[in-house]
Parts: sequence; structure tokens; C-alpha cells
Amino acid sequence: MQGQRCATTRGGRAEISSPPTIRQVAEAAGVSPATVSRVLHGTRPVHPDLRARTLTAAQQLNYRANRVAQALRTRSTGTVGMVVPNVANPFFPVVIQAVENELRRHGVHLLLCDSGDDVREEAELVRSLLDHRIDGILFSPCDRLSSQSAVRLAAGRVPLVQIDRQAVSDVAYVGVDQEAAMSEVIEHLIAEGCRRFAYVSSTSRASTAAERLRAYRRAVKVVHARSAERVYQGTFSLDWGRAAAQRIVDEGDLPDAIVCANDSVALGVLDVLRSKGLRVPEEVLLTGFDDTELASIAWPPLTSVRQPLEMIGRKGAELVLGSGAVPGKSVNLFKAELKIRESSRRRA
Amino acid sequence: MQGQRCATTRGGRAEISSPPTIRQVAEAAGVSPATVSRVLHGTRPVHPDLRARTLTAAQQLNYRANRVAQALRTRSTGTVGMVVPNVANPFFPVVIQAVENELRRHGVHLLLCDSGDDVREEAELVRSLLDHRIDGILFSPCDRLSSQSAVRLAAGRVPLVQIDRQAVSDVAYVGVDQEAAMSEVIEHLIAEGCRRFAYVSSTSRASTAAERLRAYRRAVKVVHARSAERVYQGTFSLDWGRAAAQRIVDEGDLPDAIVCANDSVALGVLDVLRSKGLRVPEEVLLTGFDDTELASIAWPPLTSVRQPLEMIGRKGAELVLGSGAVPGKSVNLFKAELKIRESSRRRA
DNA sequence: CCTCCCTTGGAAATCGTTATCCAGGGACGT
DNA sequence: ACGTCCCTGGATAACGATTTCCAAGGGAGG
Repeated sequence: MQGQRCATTRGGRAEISSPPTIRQVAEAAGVSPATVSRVLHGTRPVHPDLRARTLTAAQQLNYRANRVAQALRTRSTGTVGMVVPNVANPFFPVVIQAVENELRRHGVHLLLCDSGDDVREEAELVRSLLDHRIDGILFSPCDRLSSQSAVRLAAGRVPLVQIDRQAVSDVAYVGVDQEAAMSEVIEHLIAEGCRRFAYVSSTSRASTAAERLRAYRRAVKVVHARSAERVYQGTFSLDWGRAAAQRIVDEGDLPDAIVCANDSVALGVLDVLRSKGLRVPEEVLLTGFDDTELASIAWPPLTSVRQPLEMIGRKGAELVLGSGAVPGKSVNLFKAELKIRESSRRRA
Repeated sequence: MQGQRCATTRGGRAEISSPPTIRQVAEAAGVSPATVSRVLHGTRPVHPDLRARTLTAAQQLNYRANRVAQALRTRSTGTVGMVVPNVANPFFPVVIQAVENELRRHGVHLLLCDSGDDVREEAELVRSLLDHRIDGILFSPCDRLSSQSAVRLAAGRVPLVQIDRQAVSDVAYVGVDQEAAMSEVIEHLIAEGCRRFAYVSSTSRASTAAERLRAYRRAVKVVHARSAERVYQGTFSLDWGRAAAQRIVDEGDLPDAIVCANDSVALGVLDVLRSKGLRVPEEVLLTGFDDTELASIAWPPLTSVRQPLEMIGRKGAELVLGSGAVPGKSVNLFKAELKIRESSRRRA
């Protein structure tokens, strides 16, 4: 685990060769380390001759500054941390990619951590990131309540942006307006003639899940009070979708539409409906959420909600870098887009 | 971007409050910093009294060592870098997750980078990671030829493991035997009665793509020489799958089976076939690769190749940490598993 | 021509740790 | 009783950069 390597030398003996330090560059150029630093950063004017000499020396030695030493001195590591509940959730990779791109434009790296949807692990990760003296944190808290202390702890030390999910209301946040999106889904279904609904979701304690559920309840109550209570909670997986659909069918009371909090769940539901000979959308309408690749490729194509993931990631990165300004009240809500496809179009 | 924060003080004036240093702990405990370090690391025995005092002092001040300073002194950052061509490719998140888990068990962090399948960017990322003095690199080189120099550069400085894709043969590698997997696909299709094939792949210069193509050619040549040349190369996307299928259909010479290098591509193909009224598997058999969630949920379910992603990630992390030992020849090839589903089962 | 200021280079302090080195004291053997 | 060795604690020197601070030199203005 040493940052050194053995280079072959003519003596026939191997010799340790570390990357050159600023001091070696200085000696090679016949100047002081301070001058080298100034030349390389343009911090202060340097005589053209010395400047040229250090520049060629640096180039010849292939000098690159040790960022660890730099970080210790300047108190800035050029790294921001990101904590997400589950990298394998197709939602996040796209956001991560956008974050990384934006950060890279500023020469900043991303330290990625997966909390595995575990609050304890999450807290440990945050502390560890702080130990590493990262310059900021992008945080997607897995639990809107239990994650609060971790968010506060970190936000007190470095610029922090909550991304997608929010645990603390007076810390910067960027995400989409879940309630508006879910309301739009229900309104669409009502317009298609649906009155009786069921909602398949997860037991996730994420803020987004809570918001979607709230919006579902509020929206369906208007047309059919009892539907507001018809909620099935498991995990965000195909299998749970299958299990939930099984229960819905077994109950012998098929709703007009099954609303899902996630595409995977919706496709699990679809799978079971199909195997039971229940046709979508002829006998029951179906909607997903997130508009992953799954949605457009399903048969029938699945109505879903597309979130502007790239924008979320980019904005999150911008905020965490821009820092300082208005740390309290920066909340960026984007609008999601309802993608209506066959699975929710009444044909009859 | 400062690691400091303002804490409220009774003076009514804000005051800088940095996390406590080892020196402050030492003062609070009435010992020297060296002793604190020794107590905290158990490097050398310390008198029980002093030991107890420093321990309580550390606890009271909530002391956590500054990893940047530690890294500078010990030349080990407790961080390994990972460079992948595209985080949004569903293949990688699972691997990343496994890597992260394994690293975490050793208290090591992951610095994730997305090269965007660009060799220049990739090289820049690697140099930047080295500047950060990461303890090792997990590298999925995007180009089996042009990425070689970057791999060599990095491997000369830190433990490096190529993951999934290989550019340099005498640097550690962990992945699956692509040729065996693709051969198995073709053999299965031949057993189902197929003789004439088409291959839809990407122009990717990744080693894996090359290996799959080679295996395809070798295997189909046995039953129908001309099929070996029937290769369509684009990108790993739904849209390219659609475009390729369109061309195959337009050519008016439908093969017995369409073999795809990727699930997304296969589903694009499937989409167009369906819209043309061509039924799978009745009129043409279809296979994918990677066995993503897409494969099992498609209609008909898609035959695909499942790679042991968790094992790859775990083994990669183990290797990069274990380092040192046999740096040259550690090649870990796992076996993929052919998942046969409806899309490639001859029913007639 | 002198003085003052401003420019520029280098020496040295600093960031927060860990590791080396040294000194003092107790134990043990002779 | 004395010498030697070990054991432990602290002072101190790195690690590799940046950034004061200081001094010398040159230019401008009186």
C-alpha cells in the first residue's frame, strides 16, 4: 500500500523512486520551493527567467503536486463525498454521472458511498467522510427521520446538499416535486375513468416515498375514500410487485387502476396480472414511477414519471461547490414529466 | 470550501471552531501527542493511567484523527480509486456495490470515476487519482488498445486490478470468460436447430466486446460460414437495437437467431420485431447478454448470460487490497451462467 | 542624490499526524 | 551495590505542499 515503486536502475539493484517533490523541482531549477509554487499557481509574479527555468524543470521531472500535502496545507481536498442508499437502484447512476461531470468541470473528485439503506452505516459513512476532510457532501438520506442527525452533523462542518431525498428542511435540497408528480398520475387515471385504486409501494422511510404516498392518498380520496387506505408496502423489487399483485388478485376486488411507486414494482405486478390472464389496460390500468429503461420496453409500455435526473445531479453539484451563499433556504424543486403509455390508456 | 465552521459563542461574535487536533487531546489529557497516537493505535504499550486519561479526553473532545494528515505521514490514504466507462450501464452499479462492501470491511473508501468511454478522459482521471495518492486502482479500461498506457502508468505506481475489461495481459485481472459464455449461447441456439445467425453488437473497443465477437464468429462458422460476417455494430442502446433490427428486416433475409451482445440492444431488436409482426421465438430466436432486470421482465422473457457481478467486485477489491503478492500473473476468470428463457426456445 | 516604497526571491513556519530518538527510571543479574 | 538493559514517555523531525515574513534591490519622486 505504499505510493512508491521500484524502478530498474543501471546498478543492477532496484531502487526506490517516489514521484518528484516540489523541492526536487526547485533544486533542478535552482530556485526555492516557494518560487516553484508561485510559478505553478500564478499566485505572485515571478521573474520570466526563473519562471521559465522552473517550468522546464517541472516538465522534465514530470512533476505533479501531491494533493494530500496540498490538502493538509490548504484545507481543501478537491473531493466531495456522496452518500446514496443504493447504487444499484437505476435512479442513482444517472444522477451520479451528472454529478461527476459537473464536479470534474471544476477539477473536483467524487467519493462515492453506498449506505445500503442502513441508517447506522450511513452515519458512520458521513463521519468517515468528514475525517477525510471532503469539501462537501451530497447526501441522499435513507430515512427522513433517523437520518436527520447525520445530516445536521455533516451540514455543520461542510457544505451539504440533500439530493433526491430530504431529511432536514433548512438544509439545501434538490429534487423533484413528488407530490405534484403523483397527483398528476392520479388525475390522469381519473380522467381515464378510474375511480377505485390500489397503491403498491415500499416500506422505505425515504422522504420521497412518504411524499408520493401522501399525494396518492390526497388525490384518490376525492373520488373514492376507501382507495386511500388500499396501500401495499414491501420493497422496491420485482418480487414484491409480484407478491402484492397476488394479494390484490386474491382479495377478489380488482381496482380500476394499480398505482406503483416504482417501475420495478409495476413490472412485477404486470407479470402476475399477465399470468392470471388479466389484461392491461383493458381490465386494469397500471402506472410506474421513475421512467427507467424498463418502462418503455415493457409490454404493454408502462406509463411512468420521468424525473430530470441529469438536472438534479448537475444542480446538486453546483450547489455543493457554490456553497457559502444562502446555506439555509436553497431548495430546488424540479418538475417531473408524466409519460403516458399504453398501460394507462383506456381503450374501451 | 473550508473545513471549518462558525459556531455560536457567548460573545455574540461568531468564532471559528475546527475539529479538535491530537495536540488538543494531548493537552486535555496532560500527555504528549505521541502518547495519544500510541494509545489510539496500540502501537506501543502505555501506562494504564495515561491510557485512561487520553481515552476519556479523546472521547470528551469527540476526537477523530485527520485522515489527510495521517495520509501525508503514513503514505496511505485509505482510499482506492475505481475507473469505469459508464456508471449508468447497469452492469457496473452491482459491481461497484460489491467492491464498496468489501473495501468497507477493511475501512477503505472508494473514489469513483466515470471515464465516459473516452480514452483521453480516462488517462486524465488516472493521473488525477495518482495525485490523490490513492492506495490502489480498480480499472475497467474502455479501450483494449489505447488504454494500455494508462494501465501501465498506474500499475507502476500502485496496486492495480483490471476489472471486467482487460487491456494489459500481465497486470492483475478479474472478469468472466466471455468466449466460453458466448460459445455456450451459440451452442444452445444450434441445439435448438438454428443455423443462420446475425450478431448485433456495439463498436465498443472494450476487450469484452472483442472477445464476445470472436467467440460468436468461431462458433457460428462451424454451421454456416456466412453468418460469421453478419455483424451489426452500433452502440449499447435500445435505439441501436431498433435500428439494427430494422436493417436486418429490410435486408429481407431473416436469420434463424439474432444474437445480441447486450440486453438493451436485444430489447430494442425485440421491439422492432414485434412491431413488424415477427414473433419471437416462433419466427426468430433472440438472445441478450448480462441478464439485467430487463431480461427477465421482457415479453417473451429474454435468454441472457448472467455474470457473477458480486463475485467479480468482491474479488477485485480483495486483490487490490491484498496487493503485493504475485502482481504479475493473477488472472481471475469466473464462469458465466446461461439463463435460457422463452426467447430462445424453439416450440415448433 | 537621498529616501521611501514597492517588487520579488528565499527562509521558515505551518497544516496534523506518526515515527525516530533520547533520556530517565526501575528491574535484574552479578 | 553497581552496571546494564529494557521499558516507557516526551521532544522532535519528518511527510510535501503553501504562505507568511523578511530582506535586498530597483525605481520613482522630492
